[in-house]
Amino acid sequence: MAAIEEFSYFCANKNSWESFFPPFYMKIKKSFYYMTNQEVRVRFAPSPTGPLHIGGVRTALYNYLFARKQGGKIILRIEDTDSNRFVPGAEEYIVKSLHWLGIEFDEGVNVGGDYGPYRQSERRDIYKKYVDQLLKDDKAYIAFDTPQELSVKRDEIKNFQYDASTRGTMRNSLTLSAAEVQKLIDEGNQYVVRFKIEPGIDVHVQDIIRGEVVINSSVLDDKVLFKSADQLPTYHLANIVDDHLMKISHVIRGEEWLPSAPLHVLLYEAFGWGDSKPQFAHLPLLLKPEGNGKLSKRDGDRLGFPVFPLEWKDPKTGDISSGYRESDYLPEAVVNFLALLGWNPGTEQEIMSMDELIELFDLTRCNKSGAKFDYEKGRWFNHEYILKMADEEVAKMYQSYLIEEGIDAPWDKLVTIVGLMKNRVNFIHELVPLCRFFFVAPTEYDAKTTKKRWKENSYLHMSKLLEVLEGLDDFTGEFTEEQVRAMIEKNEFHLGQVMNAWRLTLVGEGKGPQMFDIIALLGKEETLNRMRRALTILPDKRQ
RNA sequence: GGCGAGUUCGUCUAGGGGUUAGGACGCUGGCCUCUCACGCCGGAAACACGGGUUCGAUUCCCGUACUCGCUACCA
Repeated sequence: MAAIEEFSYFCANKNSWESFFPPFYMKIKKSFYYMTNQEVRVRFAPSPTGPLHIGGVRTALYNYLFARKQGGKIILRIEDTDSNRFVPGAEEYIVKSLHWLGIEFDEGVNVGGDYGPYRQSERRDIYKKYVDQLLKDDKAYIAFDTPQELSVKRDEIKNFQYDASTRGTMRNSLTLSAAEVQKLIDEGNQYVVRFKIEPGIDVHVQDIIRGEVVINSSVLDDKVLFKSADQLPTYHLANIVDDHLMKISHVIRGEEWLPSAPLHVLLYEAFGWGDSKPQFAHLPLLLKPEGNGKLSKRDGDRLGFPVFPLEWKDPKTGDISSGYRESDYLPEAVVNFLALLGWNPGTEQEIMSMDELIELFDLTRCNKSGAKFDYEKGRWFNHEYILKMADEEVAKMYQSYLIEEGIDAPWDKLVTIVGLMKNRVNFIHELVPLCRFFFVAPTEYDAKTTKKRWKENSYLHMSKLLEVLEGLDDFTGEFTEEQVRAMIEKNEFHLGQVMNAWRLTLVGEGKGPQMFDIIALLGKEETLNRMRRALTILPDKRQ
């Protein structure tokens, strides 16, 4: 008998078996969390208070990767319960941004679905019903204290908190008679509904990323759940009701929500939904690249990189904030970069397509600590994606920049240029200045390069070279190179000296691809013109 | 102040009771080469601190420090 009790204790006590076979437990623990009878349904639930921050984008991405990996659904829900902070255009911005990044939703404000409406401002009646239920069950109460009164209270009493210890001294339905309450309401006084939190209870939150977090209910205040002024719930109520009604199985959100997770657990229990509450995963925050603190819009402005996916124009001030798209980032690169800020597949693979990310994604491999935003690495990712892209694809984007510059180039030439040059840029627009010499002859010659590469015998070299080239019809074949090399050998010229001086005449500086690639693209006429012109401008240094 | 979370190269991170602590970005030396890039081969660079537990701790525990988050009729 004693043995059986001991055994059942052993089984029930996590710590005992964890210490008994820790490695084994760790392996189990991971898959353990995903075990759920219900369909996987996650949501991304931003507030339309402005452009979607890059940290929010990452939250959306992780939700998306998790949903796809688990064969579940992802829902886009708009949490616009604060009418004061509503910003026109923000919702559209969010939808467009996520679409640009390839994050698509199965249900939501933009695509519909069976659990709508997906905009909280359109769900007033639903919330009202649940607020009333809480009131009826004595799990919540009505409070008349005005924001001004509360603020005075907070000034007077250090660490004032509206909770079990103070609610008896405030103006609410617990201290007022039913008749008085009704009278105040009838007279049109504004009120709020507060959640009646029982003190002294240890609330346990199981977090997929952080393990168990315990908070005592006494440190929680009686949160406002509903405001009579706009007949809307606050985040906490709306969030719990919607997650329940929309059958959300996993809540994946930023770490800033961790402190209120116990409150949410209590709310699920108050509604009697304790057994079907979702699993939580609180993601680490994205931090400033330098110094401390959360990444903000100002950091982007200060350090010169975007913190928003798309360009955003503030409807009030007209201020423009730059976006990744407008800064010439490829969405695949942004996704890849963001995915690795706080998560990694456990291998050394860093370049991953969306499909690979989905395949590899695992919430239990998310980090607990915040990640400083390493903008340089973002540039590198973009570079890698340019390299991965087909030349034709890059050429298309390059072409649109050229058209802006008034350069209309033959398609084949563009593709060839891209093939030659794309390995040296982080952004496609950088090809424009880098490759300008293919279209525009140099009007001046870089002083440093001239000094270094244009020597006493350069004039002679170029003259001889001109002779050879004049005798050739076409610069695209290997024959050209053979002839030039033969001439150099015959005259016992120094190959490097000839080539570098030649490059100066055609490019105007000391950079660029192989000379024979350049002349193949330039063509005979242009090549000879540039050389002849250079000979009239560059100094003849012969003694 | 209270509560919570976090802490491995400058940055993103792997790892985990015994390792030369691995990779990537950035920086840097070299090779390749007609230049510049790319590529390849190298280099510098890290377990916050103090106690425990242990034969042994960067890894486990406790404390301290620091950082972040929350502490609204914002989300």
